[in-house]
Amino acid sequence: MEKRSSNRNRKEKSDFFERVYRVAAMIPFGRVTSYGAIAKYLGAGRSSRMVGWAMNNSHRAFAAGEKETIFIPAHRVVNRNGILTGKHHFGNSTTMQQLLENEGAIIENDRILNFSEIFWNPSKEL
DNA sequence: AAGTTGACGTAAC
DNA sequence: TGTTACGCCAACT
Repeated sequence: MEKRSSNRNRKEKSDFFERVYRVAAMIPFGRVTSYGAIAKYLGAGRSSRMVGWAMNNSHRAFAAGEKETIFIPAHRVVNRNGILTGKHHFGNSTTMQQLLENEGAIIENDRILNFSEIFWNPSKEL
């Protein structure tokens, strides 16, 4: 029995993060999803926070076994309200919004108006 | 080493 | 309908 919790046992990186990266990378162009949706797809349930954390580390994300960094379209991942909660992590607060608008999303006041239209559910469509 | 925080979400009040 | 509390697990201090 090995300790899989506590103390970063990054022996092979957490399965969670690994999956999060993959799912996030699968988000189609012009579509968006939520942290919860990804967490749910992973069977994480409520651990949607980890998804966000994974994104935070996505800048140095490595897939298990892969030696190349994966581009994580973090701008396509928003909270369940369709609000760009992580916009502040893109360096410039406008970057995330601009990227999404460039993909056809309609954003106003940091919120995706057509969120329900472009929402991409991994559990459903994957 | 232990406690706190964190790109969230759901339930309860 | 807005706010408060809690859970989840890893990273950070």
